[in-house]
Amino acid sequence: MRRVGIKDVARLAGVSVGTVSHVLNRPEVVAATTRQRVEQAIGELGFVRNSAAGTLRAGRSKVLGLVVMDVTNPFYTDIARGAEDVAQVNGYVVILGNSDESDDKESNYLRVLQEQQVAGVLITPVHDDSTRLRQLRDVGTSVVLVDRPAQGVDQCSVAVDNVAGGRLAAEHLLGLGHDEITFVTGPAAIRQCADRRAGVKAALRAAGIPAATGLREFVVPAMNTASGRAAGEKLVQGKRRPRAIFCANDLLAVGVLHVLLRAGVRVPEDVMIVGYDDITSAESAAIPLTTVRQPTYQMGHMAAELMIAECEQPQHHAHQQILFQPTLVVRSTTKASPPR
Amino acid sequence: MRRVGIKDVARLAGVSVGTVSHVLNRPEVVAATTRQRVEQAIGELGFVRNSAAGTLRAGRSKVLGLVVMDVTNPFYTDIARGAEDVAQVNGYVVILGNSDESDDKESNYLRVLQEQQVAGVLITPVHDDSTRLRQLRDVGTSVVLVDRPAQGVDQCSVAVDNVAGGRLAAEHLLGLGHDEITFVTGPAAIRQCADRRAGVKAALRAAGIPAATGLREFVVPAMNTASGRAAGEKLVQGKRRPRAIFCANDLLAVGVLHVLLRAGVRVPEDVMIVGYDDITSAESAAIPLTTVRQPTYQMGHMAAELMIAECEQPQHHAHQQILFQPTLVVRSTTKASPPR
DNA sequence: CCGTCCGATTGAAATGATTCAAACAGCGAC
DNA sequence: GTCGCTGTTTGAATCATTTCAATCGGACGG
Repeated sequence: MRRVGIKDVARLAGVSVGTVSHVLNRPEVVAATTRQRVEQAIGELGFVRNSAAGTLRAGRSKVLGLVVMDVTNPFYTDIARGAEDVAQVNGYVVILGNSDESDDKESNYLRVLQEQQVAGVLITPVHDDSTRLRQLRDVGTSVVLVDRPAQGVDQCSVAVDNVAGGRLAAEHLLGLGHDEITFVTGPAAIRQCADRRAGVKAALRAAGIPAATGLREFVVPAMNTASGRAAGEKLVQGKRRPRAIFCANDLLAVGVLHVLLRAGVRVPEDVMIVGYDDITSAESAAIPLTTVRQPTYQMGHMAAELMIAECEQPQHHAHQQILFQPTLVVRSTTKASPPR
Repeated sequence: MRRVGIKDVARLAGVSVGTVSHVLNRPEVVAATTRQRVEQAIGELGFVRNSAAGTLRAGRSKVLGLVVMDVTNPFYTDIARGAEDVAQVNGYVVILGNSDESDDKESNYLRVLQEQQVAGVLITPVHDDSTRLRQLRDVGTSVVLVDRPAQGVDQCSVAVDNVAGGRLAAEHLLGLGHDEITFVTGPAAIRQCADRRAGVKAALRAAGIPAATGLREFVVPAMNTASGRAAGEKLVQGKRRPRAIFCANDLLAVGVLHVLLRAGVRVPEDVMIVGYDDITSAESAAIPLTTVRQPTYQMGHMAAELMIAECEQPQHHAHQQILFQPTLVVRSTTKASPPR
């Protein structure tokens, strides 16, 4: 029942604790025969190292913190998975935290992670400048921003170009002959919404259409299916029915789509719809949804890679601000569906 | 830049390190005035405790390990979220690991978690008896099985009754007048599939229908939408078209549904379909899917609660084997959809 | 044969919070 | 004035590993 420690291994193998430690950490410096003897002893006793002691001495653990808004959101789930995969092959382990868009929860997590002596933190911060986050970097913990472009050049970040994404969606609709786009979006305070909107305006400008006539906006309080339904009701009842709708995310789009179909509107013949995110249900929606896909897994992957590079090679590490490009996935809400 | 430790706080507050530690861990034993002085010093120096030291001394950290097959699967995502929420309010933190159904990855994770001196491990084991898992319990780490009923009474487990779930689905279809059910399922080696199948047979038996005529089975290699499509193709082409289909999970059901609709089959008028899991896209599928819902978040929640109870009150903790009951969610694939 | 050098091994210091027995201060009772 | 009690505070031992300077043993060159 008693924990077997490095000392027990040393005794059994007839060497000093220092040697056992060497076998564990720099096997190349210990003679092959002793190494074997030690490894045998480790196996016999079922020894597993106590990383707490190592962490205490080194001042940092092989743990990464990942703080996202909510893992339940597939966007973050994929990021988490990407980060975890990279961590795993590099011998790191990931502590996952949900901030639920609360500064308090976020701050609390950052404190706990600092207590844990994590090597680094991957985070989608709730707000751009967090005291706790700065403090964390001050004590030498690396931080990589996820889904947020870094302000300065003093840290790494991995984000997706939301302006380009909005532009992609708008250009697609404009290219199909529309000259007015109805943008169903969340509050402008949400950066993603604002950026995607900016993309739409850019596309309109490029097409020579003034925003005043080309952009109709419909702001909903939350970015979920229920809000989408509500928006759909209003749009159906409105006197001037839209022909081209771009929703700031797929959940909104699915909600809108349902209401329109139920009201007898034909999609895409009467109304075209473009979503954003390419969540799994986008493909299996009532009418497969045209949407903008973001390289989510890639983001988590890249973020963790940058982090680990920074941790392991701090001297020759240049901070990078990665900006991924989204892609348009054309399905049946913007073109005739295949004959049934 | 240098780490501020408990010593620095003690010096600034003019007390001993022991007192500072007391302020942190048992504030009630230290006089109010000294406590304030110490708290002030902590604030001024921005001190955060180094939990590695505590872990080293205590032999366990306030960290839980959570090992699931794949967080990307919404089933596990919800479990993770449930567990995380409970951990968070109890001052614990969760290390998340994906085993990808690989014994090696699982075993590797368990070793790393043991190295981290985790207080406990929540796990959906790939196989029922893992050496590493037993070893973990041998060294005194509590283990709670998730989505697996414990074999003995020597550990906690939280699972859902898959037999009941299968039965629920089958009874629903039988109650709608069918006397033959086509069960689209993964390999029988997957316990969930086998259990759900057993539920179907139980329902048939209860209805007095021999399994030989009442149960048609269709085994697919993987439990995803693509497999569902493949199954759908076969079913459509088959000479005797099924009238009632029960799919072992929603992804299969969505795949089958798409193919049927594309082939001009009317759902639910010609064919009824029941899925399993109630994934988010079930509701927004081409035709909202009737399915069996599992209390996933609840499972994670309960698992973490059991774990923490066991960790904090090991003396009066009785191991529990929780079996949650699934519920049937009736939507439009088994009854006439509302008029459009 | 002695000195030197090199690779292998050792032993002990260091890491930072916790905890517990012991010291201490203050106060009331006798 | 002393004893004892209570409520605070202290200081040192403890946890397991890492790391580095020191040591050891052997080989090789002079």
